Amino acid sequence: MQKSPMQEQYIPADVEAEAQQYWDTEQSFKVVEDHSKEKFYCLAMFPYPSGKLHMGHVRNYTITDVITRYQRMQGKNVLHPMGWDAFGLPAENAAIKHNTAPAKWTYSNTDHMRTQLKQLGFGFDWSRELTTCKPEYYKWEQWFFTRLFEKGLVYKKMSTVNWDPVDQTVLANEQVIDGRGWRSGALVERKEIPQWFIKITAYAEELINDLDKLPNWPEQVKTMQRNWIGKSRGLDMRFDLANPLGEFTGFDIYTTRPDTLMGVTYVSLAAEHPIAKLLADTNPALAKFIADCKVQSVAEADMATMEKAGMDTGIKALHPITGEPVSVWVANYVLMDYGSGAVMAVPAHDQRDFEFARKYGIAIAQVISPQQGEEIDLTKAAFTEKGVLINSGEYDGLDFNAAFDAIATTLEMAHKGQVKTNYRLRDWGVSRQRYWGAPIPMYNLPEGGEIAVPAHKLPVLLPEDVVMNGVQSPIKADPEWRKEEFNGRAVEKETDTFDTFMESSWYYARYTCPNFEGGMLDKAAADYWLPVDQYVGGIEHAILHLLYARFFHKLMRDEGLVTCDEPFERLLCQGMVLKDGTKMSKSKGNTVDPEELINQYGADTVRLFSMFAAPPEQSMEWSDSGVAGAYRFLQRLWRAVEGHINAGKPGKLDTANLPQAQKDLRRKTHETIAKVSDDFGRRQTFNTAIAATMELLNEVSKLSDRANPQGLAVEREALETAILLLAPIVPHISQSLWKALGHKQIPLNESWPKLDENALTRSTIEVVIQVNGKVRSKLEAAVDSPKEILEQMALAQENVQKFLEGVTVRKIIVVPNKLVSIVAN
RNA sequence: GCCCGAGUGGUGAAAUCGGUAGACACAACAGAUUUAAAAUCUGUCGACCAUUGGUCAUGCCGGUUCAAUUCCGGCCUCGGGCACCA
Repeated sequence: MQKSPMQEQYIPADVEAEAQQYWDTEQSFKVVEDHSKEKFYCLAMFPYPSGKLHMGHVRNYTITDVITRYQRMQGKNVLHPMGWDAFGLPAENAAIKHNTAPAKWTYSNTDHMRTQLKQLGFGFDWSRELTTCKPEYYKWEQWFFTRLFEKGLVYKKMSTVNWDPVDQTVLANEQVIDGRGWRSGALVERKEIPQWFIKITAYAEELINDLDKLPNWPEQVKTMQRNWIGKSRGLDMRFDLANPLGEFTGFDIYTTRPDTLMGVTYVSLAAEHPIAKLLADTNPALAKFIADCKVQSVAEADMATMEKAGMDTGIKALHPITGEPVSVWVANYVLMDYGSGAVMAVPAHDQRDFEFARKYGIAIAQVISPQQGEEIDLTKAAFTEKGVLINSGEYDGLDFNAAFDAIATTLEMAHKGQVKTNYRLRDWGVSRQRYWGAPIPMYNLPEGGEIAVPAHKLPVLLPEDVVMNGVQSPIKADPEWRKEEFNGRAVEKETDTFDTFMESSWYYARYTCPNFEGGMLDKAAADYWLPVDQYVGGIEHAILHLLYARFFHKLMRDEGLVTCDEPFERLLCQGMVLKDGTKMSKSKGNTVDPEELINQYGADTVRLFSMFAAPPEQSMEWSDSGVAGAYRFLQRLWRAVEGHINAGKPGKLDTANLPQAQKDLRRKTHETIAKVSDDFGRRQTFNTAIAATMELLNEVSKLSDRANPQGLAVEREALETAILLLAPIVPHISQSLWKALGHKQIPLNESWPKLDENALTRSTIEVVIQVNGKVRSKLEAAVDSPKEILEQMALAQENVQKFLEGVTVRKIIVVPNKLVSIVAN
């Protein structure tokens, strides 16, 4: 008796260890530039090394691994790298909690998580692994920052932070809970400190325009970025003070609604506005109000939802057209960091101004009436739509555009205003007062001012062996660290570190040449691999990370480091992983540990379930029984192949002379190739690809005929197809089964199954018959039957006739090969 | 508050360009197998009425259309982001 060439039982641990060892020994995923092949760069957002992998990681990297292996089977030279976004706040917290150093904690986490990633069978090129907290990485980030400084794209200015007055420390928004510091419980204050900024606003126009060069990005992400950048056309205008105040004769405001200018009944200044500060010197009540304004977080969501409050300063500003005096208020909702820190207020036509005016009894003056002359009720809400001007003197009767132009012209002639394109986008503040980040490479000079650290002094090293006291950064606490000599005189190193978005803004480029010592990027490698062909990550990064990375890419381009305009050709934003309807998180205690699942079912089952449960962009509901179901499917697949092998040798496939059932199975096989190829390549809906392959296997058990060599040949074609189609998703079991079927190569190195168009042909097709929009019958018709024939066949159906009794057929719509819709009454 | 999404059986979902709502699974139930259980295999499975068949049903209200889960308008609920979490 011939011995079965494969294990009778599916034992994932054995299958997976063998496959992983093979890939490791063969270095299956190590790639180099090869101009003879089409390249494909597939990238997952790199993880923050928080300790161990969570299901969100598993989902993310399974998606990129599936795409990687699929593209590889398309014959491409595929780069799929992995690394660690290693700087960040959690390391400092963990260091305090566990009485260790952030570096030590971080490296131990990356070691553990690397092992986990390997257990999941992800095909990463580990020779390119990078860790952002290592000097050989952040050195080039520091160098690049000094280049930007020299180009005038970096500047220092006062900016607002959350200040914990008890701990005497700056807090992240996340560390402010209900307006209080998370450790001290003290009421958080806004405080202005000098910080470094990069001029992202200088690239606002390009960042908005180039979104049109990204057809393979989700519309939703592009819309969010467009709105975030917030291009608007408006008017900058000057309000003079009725009586000059010290050095101030007036202030500037910006508005996108100059058509409402004649309805201005007051103006508001930010609490930090210099005029407000000056007035506070002689007005104790105002000083108190301003102090109260400062006790709150800087987060925009908090600003927008808090109770609006204001105080009349008593001084007047002059309306730029009428010269009439209007009250100047200080209001808590006007932020100094946005625009000029002053806004004009039109209560009749702006809802926030309306509410403010009602609260403080300020006049509400209607100057816009609806286009069609409808009634509006200004006692209930502001009328914020555009319309026709009234009560606006010479501008009465003008519509928005005409009024905009007329008022702009008046102000321009009077030198009191001008048309301006504005962006909501603000410059990128990169200073952090924390320890665990890349030191900002600047020297503070004793006489004031700063210079960039020269290239030969880079990197500015962050000491790793430190003790965290929970309050001050170790490099700020150490009076020695900052001491430095430059050109024979004493200077002080900057003790602030970079925002961690800096590291994640260019790592994708460094992966092309992670060990290059001659510069930030090796141009040849970067030009070969970039742009990233497929980027995959969480939707929560839709704005900040993706915008900063796009910005950085353009900065690198203008430095001559890269050639293309955009870093990410195609973007896929995966949804969250939920359990019991809410996000999986430690605090909710509903996490599922991938490691336990791997031990129980193996990596292939975990990968299969996370791809099958939902399409990638959608949030995915975790289900333990669903995982068990995925495992059962793999067992069925294993048994099907085993049974097939034991049934004997298949003959040579003679496609022309097959019985109907075998023709049907072949058609299903090739329909599945078409469907899965489309799902992997174009639609990226891996769940439906899996469902289609399951259908194929169901058909195999229904239709296959193991009694003769032709039947076995058709079955073999179906099974081999299924194995190759599943290989990107469940690579370990596929590799074992492929080997068992006698193949020398592993599926990864095989070509993707080829579609046989001839196998798809069918003679009849089901056509649906509707009467007045409801399905009344179905019939089998010859493929491509002419309309007249289909009409006749439809009308002849018994159940159709029943519904046509006593009514007249008015119209018949025929969709060839699909349906006949009869309208009758 | 502002910007962007999502809502379909008991559950996860499918329906790709406006053309059969519920593919593929999970759970449940029934049967086969088994001394028994597990495993496996087979069948049923949106609700309601009924004999073939019918009525209702894709968060809610309305519209366009022969035809709407799909397009348009208005709501409701949930989620993501809001610049120092990453």
